[in-house]
Amino acid sequence: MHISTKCSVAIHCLIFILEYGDTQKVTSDLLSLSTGINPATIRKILSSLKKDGIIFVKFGTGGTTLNCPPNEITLYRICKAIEPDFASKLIGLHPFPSPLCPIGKNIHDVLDCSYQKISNDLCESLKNITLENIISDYHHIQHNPD
Amino acid sequence: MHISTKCSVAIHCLIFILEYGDTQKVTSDLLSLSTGINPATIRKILSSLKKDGIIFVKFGTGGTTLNCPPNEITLYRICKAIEPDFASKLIGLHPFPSPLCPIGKNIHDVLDCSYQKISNDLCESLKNITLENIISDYHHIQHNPD
DNA sequence: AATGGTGTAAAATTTAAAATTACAGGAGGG
DNA sequence: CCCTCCTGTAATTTTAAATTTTACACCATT
Repeated sequence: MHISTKCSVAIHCLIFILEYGDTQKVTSDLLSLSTGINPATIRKILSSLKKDGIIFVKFGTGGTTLNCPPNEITLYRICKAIEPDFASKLIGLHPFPSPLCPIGKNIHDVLDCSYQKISNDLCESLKNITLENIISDYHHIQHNPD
Repeated sequence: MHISTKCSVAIHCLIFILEYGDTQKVTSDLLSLSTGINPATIRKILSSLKKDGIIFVKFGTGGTTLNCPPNEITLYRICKAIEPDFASKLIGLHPFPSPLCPIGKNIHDVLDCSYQKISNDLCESLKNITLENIISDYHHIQHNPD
């Protein structure tokens, strides 16, 4: 039904890891301070990214590092990791159309035809943007404040 | 932050109007029965479509008709009519990143770069689908049940 | 064994969406 | 001309979803 803020938080975390991972131990508390998001939520997000192989989280002692090059991490991959069926929930369906009406009976199938296409297009669009692109935007903005 | 179910309801209504508008007076109560959505909500949706010139609603006596050919009614137009800034709310932003962190301070601008592109792509995708296409899907499904 | 982490689940809170209720006002038929 | 059926719209309540909070078991390193 929508792409949650968790996706934005995930990107924020990934930038942080990339920028500061070398010099600091990146913990959920630290990321919580930077993002303004609860540490428990951060850990849940990191856990999803970890399962997908995007990052590596050191258990016990703590600390997080990237697990693959930024140009292989697409927005699609991030969204998918955070919310596996985000694409099919893009547009909400009304839950109880009347089965007695020819249109109500078929509306979900009809909408699926179009929503499927839109969902595919969106996925392609998300695949075109990588963490590398985003990092480059970040550096650009950071050095050209206005 | 997401495309609401109202968009799906709007499409449902438009199909209904196109299919039954000639033979019946299409009122908000009738659409409510078919969609399973409250008449007041239906009226709000129809009101938005009307403002955009997509349909014509007869005040007083009631009844709704299309106001332009189905091939000119794109999904983009419908979404825009229902929720003017749907495109910029596609992906949620975390509201309170720390202004003390270089990343937190810039994250919204950074994300906007990418989200803008995705938003544009989505709009293009939505412009590619018209009510005519959807009606054709409906007829196809209706005559080939499975 | 003490410290500072992660992983994760349950409960509470917050927020957003939708339904409900209510009513003023118009058009047309009897 | 008034009665009925309808629209437009605002205020309130309800419901549902997302997020936070709390809590605690478990792990690695010092």
